[in-house]
Amino acid sequence: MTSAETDDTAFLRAAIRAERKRWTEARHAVWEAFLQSQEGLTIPEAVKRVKALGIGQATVYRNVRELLQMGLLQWVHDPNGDHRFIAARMPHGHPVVCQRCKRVIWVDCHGLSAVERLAALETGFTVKGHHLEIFGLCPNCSRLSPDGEPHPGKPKSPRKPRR
Amino acid sequence: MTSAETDDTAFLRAAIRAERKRWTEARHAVWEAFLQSQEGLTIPEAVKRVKALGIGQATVYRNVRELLQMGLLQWVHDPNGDHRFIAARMPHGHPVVCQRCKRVIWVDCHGLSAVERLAALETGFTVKGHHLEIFGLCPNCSRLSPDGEPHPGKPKSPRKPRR
DNA sequence: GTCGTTGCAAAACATTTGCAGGCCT
DNA sequence: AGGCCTGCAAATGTTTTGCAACGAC
Repeated sequence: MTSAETDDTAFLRAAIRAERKRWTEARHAVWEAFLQSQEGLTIPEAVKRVKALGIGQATVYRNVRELLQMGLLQWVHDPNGDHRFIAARMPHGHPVVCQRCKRVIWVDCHGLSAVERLAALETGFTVKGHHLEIFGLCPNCSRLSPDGEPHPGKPKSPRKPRR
Repeated sequence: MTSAETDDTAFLRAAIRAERKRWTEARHAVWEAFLQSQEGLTIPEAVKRVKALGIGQATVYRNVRELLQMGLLQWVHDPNGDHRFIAARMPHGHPVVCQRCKRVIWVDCHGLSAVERLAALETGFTVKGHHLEIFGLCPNCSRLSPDGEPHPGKPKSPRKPRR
């Protein structure tokens, strides 16, 4: 656990240097919180996790903003549209999110650049980037519920769109 | 303008029937507000637009939630992560968003199902769906600013992640 | 020493809820 | 008539801000 930490810590340290920002305990702790979460965190969740370390919520908000800008964090949604943030481990990877257990696996872009090129051709846009999330069931959950929810688009308990 | 409206109104009417929900003026007005916006609306923006018609904000929240569930609305982000909602005109289409003027053009899935299949193979997930947004500059804005922002990922004015 | 960063608490903003009455079907 | 929908206003929850002190460089 401690040896793996070194790696991710170095990742953060390098990004901070590149941005000429400063290394602080709080920054590190926020990053760690996201790293240690398999399924991503909403900001309030992250706040809860680091409050014990004496870190204020404003600091979490400020740091999440920066980590996003540095590309160390990426956002994902559950199908309800709820915003979660997750440590971006693979450069240019895309999250595959299990709708049941919320596990996330990263996959490469694959042929997506082809889609970009095609979109560019069709629309005349100069394509600068994209955001792709894939939803489904992880192998384990898939086994548990062969076809759990009849209507993935119409959950029983209508959830909030949250801005 | 009035003749085109018929089409979209019918779209809404059909969806409402299919869901056994009720046709109301408020529901229609909210839908219209999103239809008439090229670049999508945040909920507070939508509230502002229909307030003049005597529609309360709670109603807007409630209806956006339902339109989302019906698949009539789709969410998009600006690169900062801000949540906007936009009328989904093309079934299974994906928004191509101009980062400058915020114009949105819809494109088809293209080969994306191939990406889904590949992701399924690599991760073992049972893939149920995806969410793709493509960012770039529309032809017009592209001409205006051949390379406007040097760092699309690092805007000068750090914006809020908003949950 | 400088200035980016921080925690705190309050302000600002966004979203949900309870309820009585209205209006689709 | 029945019950989904609505507007209102208050309750809740989320995000930002101001500021003095702290700590990294």
